[in-house]
Parts: sequence; C-alpha cells; structure tokens
Amino acid sequence: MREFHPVRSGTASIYVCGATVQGVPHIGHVRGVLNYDVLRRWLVHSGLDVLLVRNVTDIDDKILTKAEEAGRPWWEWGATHERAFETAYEQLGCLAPSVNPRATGHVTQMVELMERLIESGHGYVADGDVYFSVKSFDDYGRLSGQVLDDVQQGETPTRGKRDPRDFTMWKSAKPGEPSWPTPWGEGRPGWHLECSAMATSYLGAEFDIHGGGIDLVFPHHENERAQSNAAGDAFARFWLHNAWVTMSGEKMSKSLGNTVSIPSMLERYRAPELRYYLVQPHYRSTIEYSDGALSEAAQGYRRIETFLRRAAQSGEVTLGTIPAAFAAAMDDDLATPQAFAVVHTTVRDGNAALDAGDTSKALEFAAAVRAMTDVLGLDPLSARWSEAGGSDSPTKDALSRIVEGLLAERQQARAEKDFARADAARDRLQQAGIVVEDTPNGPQWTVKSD
RNA sequence: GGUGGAGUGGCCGAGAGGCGAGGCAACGGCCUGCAAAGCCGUGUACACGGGUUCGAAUCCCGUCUCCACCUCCA
Repeated sequence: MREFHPVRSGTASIYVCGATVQGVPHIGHVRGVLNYDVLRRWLVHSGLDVLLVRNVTDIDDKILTKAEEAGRPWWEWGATHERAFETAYEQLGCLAPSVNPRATGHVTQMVELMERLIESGHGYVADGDVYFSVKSFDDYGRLSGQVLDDVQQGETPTRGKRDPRDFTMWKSAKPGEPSWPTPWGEGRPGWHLECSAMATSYLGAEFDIHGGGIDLVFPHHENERAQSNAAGDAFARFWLHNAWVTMSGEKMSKSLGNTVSIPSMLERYRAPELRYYLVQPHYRSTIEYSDGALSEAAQGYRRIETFLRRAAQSGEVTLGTIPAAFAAAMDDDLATPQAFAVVHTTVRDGNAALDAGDTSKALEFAAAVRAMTDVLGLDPLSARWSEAGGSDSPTKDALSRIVEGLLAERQQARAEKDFARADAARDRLQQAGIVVEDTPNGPQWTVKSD
C-alpha cells in the first residue's frame, strides 16, 4: 500500500479487466465492477478527472467452443453476452466506463507490441505462434510473488516453446477459427496480450491503476506486466485485486454450478439493495453468499432510505458535504465497511434530530447521508434509485388513487375510534404488499419489495 | 511442492497492544389507539496451546481448520 499520486496531475487513469463474454453474469462478476465503480466515484469526488477503461474479451477458446456447441456464430455469442454484462452493470448503477474496448478491435496495437518484443528479444515466433520468453525478463514473478522455478508446470504440450513456462501471446490460426493477419501469419490474440495492448493504447505507456479479480494476479497480470515492461512501457503503477463471492465456502463459478445470476437476484431484491450487499464489505475480503446476509443488507439500505424519506418531508434534502471520518475511511484503501459505519451513525443522528424536532439539523445530517451514499452509488433520493421516478405512469397513478381512498376510509375509522375497521383496512393493504406507517404528517405508504 | 489470504459475539462485518466500528436479530424502555418507523438502554466476542507485557483479539512461537492462485475464470 502506497499513497496515491496520479501520473498526470488532476487525472486518474484506470484499466479494469472486464468480462470474457462467454456466458451470463453472476453476482461475483458484478462485484469487481462495482468496486471499481465506487473507486471511480470516490476519485471523482476527490477532484480527479477519471478515465476508466474496462475491456471486453470477445475472442477466446471458451467463446469459440460454446458458440459452436450452441450452433451460433462466435461473434453473435460474444455480443449477446456482452449485452447481458452491460445490462447487469447498468442495472446496479455502475457508471459507464470512458470506453469499453473489445479485443478484436485492437489487433493492430497487439501486432505493434509483439513487434517491439520480438525486436528486443523478449518474444519469438514458432510455427506461427508468438511466445514471450519468461527468462528474458528478470523481474518476472514480482507482482504475484511467484518464484519461476517453483511454478507448477502445465500439462499442455509445449509445442514450439523454448521454455515450458513461456506464455503464448498470439495463437496461429486453426481451420474454421476466426483469424487476423500478422507478419507471422494468420492467427488470433492470446488473452494476456490484448490487455497490455488495450491499456496502453488508451491510457498511455504509464497509467495509474490496474484492477481485476484476485485470480488474475497470476498468470494474467504477471504476464501483462512482463510484456509491457519488457517492451519499455512503465505500465500500471498500482494494482488492485478484488476478492470473490463464494457459496458454501467455494468460489462461485459456472463449472461448480453454484452461481447466482443477476436477473434472478433482482426478482427478489431491488437493485440498490443488492448493490449495498456487494459494496459494503471490503473489496479484498471474500463475501460468503447467504440469503440471510443479503436480506440484512437490504434492511440496512432501507434504514437509510427511510431516514432520507422522512427527512425529505421536512424540507429539501440537498447533496451536502462528506464527513471527514467517511473521507478518511475511503482514502484508506477504500475501507467501505467503516464508511458505511459513518453513514449509519449519521442516519442515527439525523433520526434523533427529527425526533427532537430540530429540522435544520436533521436536514444537514440528511444532506451528508446523501453525499456519502452518492459516492457509494446508493443515494436513495437519486433519480436512479428514487421510486418517485416513474410515479406518473398510469398504473402507478391508478394504484395511488385506490390506496389513498382506502387510507382515507381508515383515517375516518380511526377518527371514530373504530380501530377494528381501521386495522382491517391496513391488513388488506398489507396483504397486497403495501405497508402503511403513521407519521406526524399523516399515513405514508410504500410498496414492499419482498 | 510454491505463492497469497482467512478463522471475531445469535448472524453479517470492521479493527489491530489499554477506551466494545457499524448493521441485522433478541430483550427492556420511550413514542403510538395498536402497529410500523424512530430514539434510549442491555450483550463482554476475537480458532486452539504456550509465551512476551502492568495489560493481548491485536506482538512472538507452535498447532488446527478453511479458501484461493500456480490451467480458463471477476
């Protein structure tokens, strides 16, 4: 951990390894993207102009085999799942990246990088494949802490490799597979090469932060770093790796069949509740998925939401200033758990101020809560999450009239002290999923989501 | 075999030598026609065994258990 100073003052450049678009996104995939979204929002709030590049690996062995199994063109398979990922990110309130480059669109840059590596003796060609010579780069292994001699050897035949530990930058074309022309023949990109090429082509030879999942440390990021540094590019100054979402103690993955897809989650929870669940733990700690923990997170979000709605009845809740404790937490390696603690103590203070009738103080606390949750992408009053957003739809309008009618009857019954009738009205609404709460400003109702 | 990480109260989840982060749940109180929401109060937890220290969840030694990476993976 080191103090963050950007390469170019006033700007932060971030490259994140995005999805290999071979299947539907699960909550583990989204977790990482959410973390970098929070990081980006925080850096923007800190006054930096953030450039965020999130790549799409749209050519890869798995995409080819899965597309073939499904009898679909490989490019359609990739595009379909790319859309699924983008939709999931958007639904959870991730800001769009500055650019989301696809590997297939950057072959020119990859060829250029390989040429530099071959010229300098770090790369070599064998039977149309292009390899990186691991031994030619002294610093190999430093990022991941791996010692070259102790690395377990793969079982794949080494073909033209000079050393079995050398990795493939470019794969020669096989019959029926898509390919692109290079000086060494037709072929397609290797996974490590594409990220090196895309990162530097958008962010320059040296940039600030490179992110991705913890599994990418070795070999992916180690290899990216080797390629770029060996080619003379300073590359990333900071590496961030987010941990997993696990299920029954095991990492969530398609091969284990323990994934939870985003669409199925959103049937049970609202998007900001799921976002709260994934963003609250520290990004470097594993989230052991459980229904109980998720519903607790949803409760936590609702507590904030309820407070802000309550406050909004007393006046306008603006985006206020961020408390120092929150900023200190976020500045400390993105310590979101402590940041959430600050949010909650502010909520408590705000509720207490409301109870005490101190409106101006309450609105001040509420404004601080909005500012903090805004940075976390969780502001309940934002246009993104506020349910008032679609209130003028005919359906909502009709619902609202019926509910208001029933509530008026209930108020009448209450005034007559006919509490049985009043409670019956409330029960009827409750059965329809509508929760009624009495406040000093009269009864309030909300549609409950679960 | 090598590398990295984890084990905290009923649950989730921080912290990192003395002062119990925060949330959820529970219990008691206030408020309420009753609820709900909210507020106040209650919990004495840090895998195990030793040690260092006036004092250890936090440092040291040892042990156990779990996870991840070294093959595609967020």
